[in-house]
Amino acid sequence: MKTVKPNILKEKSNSTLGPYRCNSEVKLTAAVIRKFQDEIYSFYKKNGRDLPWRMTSDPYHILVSEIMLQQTQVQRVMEKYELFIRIFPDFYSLSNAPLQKILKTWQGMGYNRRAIALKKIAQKIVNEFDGNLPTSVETLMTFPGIGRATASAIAAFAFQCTTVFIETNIRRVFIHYFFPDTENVKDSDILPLVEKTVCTSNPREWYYALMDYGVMVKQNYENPNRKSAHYKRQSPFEGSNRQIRGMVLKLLVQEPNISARQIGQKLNTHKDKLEYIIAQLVKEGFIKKIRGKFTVR
DNA sequence: AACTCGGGGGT
DNA sequence: ACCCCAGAGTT
Repeated sequence: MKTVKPNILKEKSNSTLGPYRCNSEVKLTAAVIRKFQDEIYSFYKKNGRDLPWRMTSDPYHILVSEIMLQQTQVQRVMEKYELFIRIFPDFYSLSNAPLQKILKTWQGMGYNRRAIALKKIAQKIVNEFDGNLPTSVETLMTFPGIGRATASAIAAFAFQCTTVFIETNIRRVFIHYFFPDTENVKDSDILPLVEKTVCTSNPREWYYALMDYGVMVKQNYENPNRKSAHYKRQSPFEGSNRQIRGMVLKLLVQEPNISARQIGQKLNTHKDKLEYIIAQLVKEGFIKKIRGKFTVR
């Protein structure tokens, strides 16, 4: 039987372990699991982050934070989270808020369709769930903008459900710890390990700890996620379509009733590309065209 | 499976 | 310049 020796902090991966090429080769003994958990938890006790959305058990607050945190660094979410829940304190107020106001509050977060998703979620909660966020992962995944990872995180953080999921911090921890010398690690290789090591007595704290450990790994090692089979580098943002798209939306959030020509003049962008972007924004529900002019609604 | 979607700060 | 961020939805 193979045993797993963890990497010690600040120590390079040890080749005596040998790579775990195949999922079935990874045998987690009770001792290995306990040692892994101890490592994660002891780090967490000393270095755990006191984040605003960890100070609450309000499902609405936790939902807002999880949507915001999708592909968005903690530091930037910190700036917007408190403002957002102050302006939109609950599902009801968010469901009734004009999209323009929501997008204005969202400005700077990026991935603006998340703001639309949040409003749709709030409306669905009010209209179909009597104002209460459902607790099961499967039901949560039926909401727009909530996939497997976000649904699982919400269930764990808001309701203490023992969920099993992978996001970028978790992926980094498991590759770093259990696949130190393996390339092309698939999430399907990692997921069973997540399941076997999850602390069922307090999944909320466990995943907090796991994610904080992942941040530490990012700071002290070459990003292990580059060894993920899913790793893909992003295309440049400067000069990209979505940079223009972001500028168009920002402009329309600030002032309503602008024609395509006016937008083109202000942003100095080519007509055909601009029309495509505007058409997409209309299609996705950001803006509406009224008598030749566009307005966020 | 491969794209697209934001914007910013770190290095 | 390059990196990548508590991913999801569409093609």
